[in-house]
Amino acid sequence: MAPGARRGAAPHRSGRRARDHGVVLLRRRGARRAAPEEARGAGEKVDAMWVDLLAEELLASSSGPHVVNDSKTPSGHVPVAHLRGVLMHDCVARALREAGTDTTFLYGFDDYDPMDDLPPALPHYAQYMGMPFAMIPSPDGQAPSYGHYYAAEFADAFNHLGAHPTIYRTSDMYRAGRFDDGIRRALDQVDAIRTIYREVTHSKRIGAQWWPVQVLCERCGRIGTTAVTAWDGREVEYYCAPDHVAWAQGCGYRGKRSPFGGGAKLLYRVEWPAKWAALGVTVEGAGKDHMTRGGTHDVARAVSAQVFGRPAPFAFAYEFLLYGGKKMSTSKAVGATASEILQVLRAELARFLIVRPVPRRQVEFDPAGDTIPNLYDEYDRAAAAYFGETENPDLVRTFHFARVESDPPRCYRPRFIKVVYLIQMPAVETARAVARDKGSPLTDADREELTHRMTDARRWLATYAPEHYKFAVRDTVPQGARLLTAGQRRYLARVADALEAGPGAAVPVAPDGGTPAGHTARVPGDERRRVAGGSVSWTGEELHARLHELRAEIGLPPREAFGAIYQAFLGKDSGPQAGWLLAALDGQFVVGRLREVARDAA
RNA sequence: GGGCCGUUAGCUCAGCGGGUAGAGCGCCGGGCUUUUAACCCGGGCGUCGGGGGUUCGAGUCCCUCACGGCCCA
Repeated sequence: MAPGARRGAAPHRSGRRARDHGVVLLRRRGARRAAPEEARGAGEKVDAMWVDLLAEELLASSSGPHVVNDSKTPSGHVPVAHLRGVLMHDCVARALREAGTDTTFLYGFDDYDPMDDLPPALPHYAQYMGMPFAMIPSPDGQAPSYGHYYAAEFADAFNHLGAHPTIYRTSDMYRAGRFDDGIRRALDQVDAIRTIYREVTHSKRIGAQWWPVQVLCERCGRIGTTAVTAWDGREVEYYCAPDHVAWAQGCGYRGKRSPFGGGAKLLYRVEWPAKWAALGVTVEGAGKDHMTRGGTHDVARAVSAQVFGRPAPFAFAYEFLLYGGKKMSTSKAVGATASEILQVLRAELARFLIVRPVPRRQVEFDPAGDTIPNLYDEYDRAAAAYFGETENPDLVRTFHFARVESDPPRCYRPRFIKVVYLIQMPAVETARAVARDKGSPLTDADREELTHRMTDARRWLATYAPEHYKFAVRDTVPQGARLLTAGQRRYLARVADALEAGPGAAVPVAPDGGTPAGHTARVPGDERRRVAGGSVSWTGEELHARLHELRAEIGLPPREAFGAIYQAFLGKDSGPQAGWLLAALDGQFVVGRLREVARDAA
């Protein structure tokens, strides 16, 4: 197949279907202009990230300038799922700018929408049901409005993830008259809109009493409860009905007012295309909830073309981001909010998580299990590709768009899971161990990165880490310790003896003949710990050496010897390096525990 | 009722211009004669969900069924 077919320009070729249902879902139904049939060089590998493919197709349909838009109603804490939309638009905007195209990136908060769902945490807000979010008091009493409050919270989250669109509010647009033209057209052409609604949505409820605007009641301030009864070209007559909607009660007022300058708002499916026209939007994707056949986008597109005389912007659909895994998603009412993901993942990883998958792919993020260590590994792999340490063009682009701001500093990236182990190892200085792995001293950038990872590791251990990643010294003798062999118990008894005798008997540990990282170079004297009766102290290194000596003396294999120690203290067969572990614990406790376990033998 | 997505190695997934399957992790084995989860080396024949079809040849295109997820109504 010719390379050009990949651009969706060759309907009868086999590659078309996969293309259409791939990166640009619904592309075919949107702008229909066929992309030019540009042949690529023969043999050129077409291996691109979704952002590049999307931007390429977009630029083929229009070279710009472009206005990228996305929006959300600030009805409360914004679920984390909506970050995907923001970040996808951000990636597209970035790609356009990098291609040299004049690009504006907008994000709108639809705060002229009425509150139609009572926030569970704010039962006393029942009085505001039906009013625009822009006119409802902020829950914190500080922000200008309820809408402002939650918009700011969400904007803060996506700003942290590197998306910095120009923010606007529909309440400002309505009041400034920027929807006046759209409102006038919608009212004048109400018949055409009714027809579109009936044909596209197959709704039978659209009759002659149906109007595409909601009027702001002059008496009670509600906008979700009113019904238009007439339009004379200048003013609308309306009725604030007590029973128009189930979720709010109108005050019963009948009035007549101008729908302009904030006097009325367009219904969502008409407001959307009106917004496209008012802002000159050329690119706007949407979640699949809007992109379903006969859904919001279909109506908006038809209205845009037939009523506003304007083709719909370049559209793309994306799947959802599910947070918390399948089990938790059933109770979607309590899904995580956008700001919460930043409490689980640092911005770089959160953005990487969201930006990496192709739009059509549903993403389930369950922070439990190995998810976070795996995510870190994949992030590191992408970083390695990006910095030229490995070869993988696709990952290079993925990392490129996953960058929160500009290039992160080049630095050593210790594996996350190893950092998790290191910070749990008492008496081992993590930075030193990491430097040893790196093979050279840590740079400032290395240290900064390590600090991030240590913070994440501690957070992970405290929250989502599975038990088997944790080292926890048991308060009482673990069950497994009762199954130790006589040889293992004898070994533990000798370890206790040695601890009480002190490190004096310990032989020098540094092996002859230059191991690259000499022991003496990384064991400072200040790591000594008080052990057994408080008269003497061991370093982890010394104790570890002694443990091996003792093990060798009685001919016990390492597996059995160390296994005994881990069972005695951790209840597991394995653990951190035993010498450091024991050296970090209280000496009397250690000796006591060793004796207790050893005694069970006899 | 309609729509979208998914079903490939134990896990998470890549592979989708068709030509007899890959990565990371895990796991197993070995080495490092101071470790079992450090570090190094080695190890992947899995009915590519089932069934049809197109093709010389199909995870890879078409049809269909099943299961899972999500969305709309």
